[in-house]
Amino acid sequence: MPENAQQIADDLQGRIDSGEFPPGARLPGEPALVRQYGVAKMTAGGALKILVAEGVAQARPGSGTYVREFKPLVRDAVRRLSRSQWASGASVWSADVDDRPLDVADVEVEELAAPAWAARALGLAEGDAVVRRGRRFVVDGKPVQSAVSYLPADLVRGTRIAEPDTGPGGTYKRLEELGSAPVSFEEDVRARMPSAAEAESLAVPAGTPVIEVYRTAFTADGRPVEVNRMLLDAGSYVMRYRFES
Amino acid sequence: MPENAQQIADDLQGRIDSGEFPPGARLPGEPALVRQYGVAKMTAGGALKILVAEGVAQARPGSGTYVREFKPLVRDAVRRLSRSQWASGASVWSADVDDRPLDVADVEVEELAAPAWAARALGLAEGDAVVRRGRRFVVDGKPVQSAVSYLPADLVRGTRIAEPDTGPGGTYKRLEELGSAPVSFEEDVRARMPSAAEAESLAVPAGTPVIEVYRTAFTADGRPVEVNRMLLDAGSYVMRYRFES
DNA sequence: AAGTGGTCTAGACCACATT
DNA sequence: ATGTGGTCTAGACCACTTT
Repeated sequence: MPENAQQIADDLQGRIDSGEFPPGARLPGEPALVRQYGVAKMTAGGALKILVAEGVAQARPGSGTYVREFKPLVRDAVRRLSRSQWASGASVWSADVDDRPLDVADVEVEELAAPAWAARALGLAEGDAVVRRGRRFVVDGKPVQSAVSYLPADLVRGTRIAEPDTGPGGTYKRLEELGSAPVSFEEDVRARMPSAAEAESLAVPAGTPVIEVYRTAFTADGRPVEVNRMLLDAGSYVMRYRFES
Repeated sequence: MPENAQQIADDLQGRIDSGEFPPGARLPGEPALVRQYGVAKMTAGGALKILVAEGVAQARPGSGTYVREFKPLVRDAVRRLSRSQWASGASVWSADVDDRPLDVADVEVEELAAPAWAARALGLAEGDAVVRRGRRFVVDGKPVQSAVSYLPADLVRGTRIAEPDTGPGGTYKRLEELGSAPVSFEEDVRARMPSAAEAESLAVPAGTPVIEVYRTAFTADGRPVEVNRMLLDAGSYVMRYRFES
């Protein structure tokens, strides 16, 4: 008989895995667990909190604690390669992976001194002038991604890249017109738990990590022209990469 | 004056950011927080627990709670492309990113019925026979990655791929000898919190997500020959991808 | 021996959702 | 009005590390 929060959480996890509580189902509440397992309310709450912290369940105050499901957006970083040669195997994800439209919001542009990591990626000295472009992406009214990119101010000052609306084709098309077309990319991907502020800005439920992507864009002669730091809700995204050899 | 666990955690976070507590430093203990902020021991402990859950700090029972640092291994998925054309920009990570050697441990091989996701990725019917190869990777005695790969049993049964030691060049060299050389790859990357069992097997501290990678390997004619599910400690790894166009 | 984090009880109050 | 999760107090015991 489970007697502490972890054991009760394990027990509930087993009942979830067995199908007793399918995705979306409401788990037994704190009073029910107090009765069933004979523990204090804080302990029962602790068991539910473990499942929430693992991303298995989501608490809805005033209503209950519910089993979560994972229906990711697939972010295909190498979208340009022809799909035909990869077509034979289906995705590992179950069929109902979404392809909902992304909306852009809150575009911010400013010129400032480069932070250390951006200077490093762009091959500049710390404090050199850069143009910073910030934006957020929204799906179904829910923010799922925020992005900040830095470009050398010497390169883009006075162009449309330094304005909120970069015009048709976006930043990369403008860079091409400047003779600095980005042709190769490097992405560094890590995952971590969000700070309280980040969790709020992405509206991620507790127990959801964020994915942090640093993408550096290079010209044909290997010059870095942009570094882009993206923060994604790991509960909403799967990152897809393809490569050869 | 901070009065609840979240506010105390925010206050401590600010003192960490200000440099008062650098990486590795010991944070004020529960009794100290009880004195300083005038709250109960459980509330003080709750504040430290918030920082631990965010991956900012790590508790060492009997000793104290310490500020964590991030020194990742870089996993370069596209190692084969020439480095020269990417060389200009340095990494966004601070200089002391590690390149320690990986050790392999606990190799397991068996033949069984394909689980649903592996069958989907390999273009098989659910329950078709596959060979499963499991292994774990250790760095400095600490497990940082576990991997399970599945291959169609019809293809590899009776070969060294179905044995623990695959011989020089490994699985991919053997596949090449079978006329099924993998030449293109697709990786799906997601992040989530580990289950209690996964946290133990990877020895990840609380507040550390795991990165789950599904890599499918294709032959030149687009036939999937292997799907590999990797589980990585997100506190130990950065994933690096490069691509063109 | 003293100090640390970890966890539990029992009771309380709150804001909120549902009925 | 009732039930829900969220959080706090005050006190207790435990296993562990450090001195």
